Amino acid sequence: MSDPAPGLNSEQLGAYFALMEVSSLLQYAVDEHLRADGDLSYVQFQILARLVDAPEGRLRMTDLADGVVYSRSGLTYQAGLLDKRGLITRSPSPDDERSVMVTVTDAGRDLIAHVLPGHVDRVRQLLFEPMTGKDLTALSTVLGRVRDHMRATPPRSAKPRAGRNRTD
Amino acid sequence: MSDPAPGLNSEQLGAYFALMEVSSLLQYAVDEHLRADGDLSYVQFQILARLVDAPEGRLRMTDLADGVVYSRSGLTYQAGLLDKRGLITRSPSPDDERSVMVTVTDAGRDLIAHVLPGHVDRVRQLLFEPMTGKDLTALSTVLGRVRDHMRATPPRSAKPRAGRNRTD
DNA sequence: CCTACTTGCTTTGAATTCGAAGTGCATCTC
DNA sequence: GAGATGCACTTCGAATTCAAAGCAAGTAGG
Repeated sequence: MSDPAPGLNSEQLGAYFALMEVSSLLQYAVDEHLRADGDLSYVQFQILARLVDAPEGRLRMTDLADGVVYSRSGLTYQAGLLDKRGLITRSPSPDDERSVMVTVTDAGRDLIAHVLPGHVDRVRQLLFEPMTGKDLTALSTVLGRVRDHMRATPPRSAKPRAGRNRTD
Repeated sequence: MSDPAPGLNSEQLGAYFALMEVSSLLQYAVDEHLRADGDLSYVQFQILARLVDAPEGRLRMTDLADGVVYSRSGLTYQAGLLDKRGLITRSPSPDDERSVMVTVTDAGRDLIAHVLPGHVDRVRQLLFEPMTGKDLTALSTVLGRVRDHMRATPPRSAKPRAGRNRTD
């Protein structure tokens, strides 16, 4: 580095770059497998997986979008695709007529069950194979703390509008 | 998790999810700042930063694409945008007439210098603030090893290295 | 030289993404 | 209960992305 960042030392810079490259390569590899094995994009897999994991196999659109880092309109688009393929169903919420409940179908569950082993295998092979048990614990601890910190820090909703953010 | 993956324990699963969420949120935050402060996307920033860091402020398109995790055609598109804004120039290589040398202009260097402090600040605030010195070292070590492992492990469609061929 | 193959880059077309604007339900205030 | 305000979601338009196909410059073999 001819003139490194004035605020990050080389170890931090290296960690930052490594993080971005690792996540990028991992996502790329995983995406490739999901498309080959189940004709799913990573986003679609995340949506289905989150639904399978939900209490009744269903969630509101908003809660779904909050879980994934994704825009509302993008979720509408992907939900449309998944609906068309019969992997989910959409119905108005009984409580709130404006809410839409998204539910995994059996076909959706089957598909996730079908791709999950290979997915997990890829992740283990690429991410966890070169790790020791201590590595894993350390990584898990640090990333968990960072994630909590990021969630608590104004991620994007810094709207200079009337009204307080309801982060609490 | 109602039916955890048969190959990953809950600690691994948590680390995997945390990694993807952290990188996702970080990229999102950084991208947002770059657009607001310099009208640059994250990809454009990476391209310029890599050029500024290069020996003569210039690289071939291919070497640039290798550095960023990015498709060739995507790079052509972004290079077109950066060229139009006067942040880079493109000229045929003296050695290889089919190669294109990409060079940062002074305006490009100025822009990077302008956005870099804020960029670094964001990264430090979001990623490194909740870390101790030991955390950083651990993270750096683990991610460095994982990155090397990933680079050495061709996921499926091996990267077009010398000796391999045939995508058509 | 000439032909065949390889390499570096660009063009093209389809898919995906986001933010802004639009629609309709719900809640609050009077 | 009428109007104002806010929320959940969708539609729309523009930008960005990739893989496949195309083009031009280099290389090898005869």
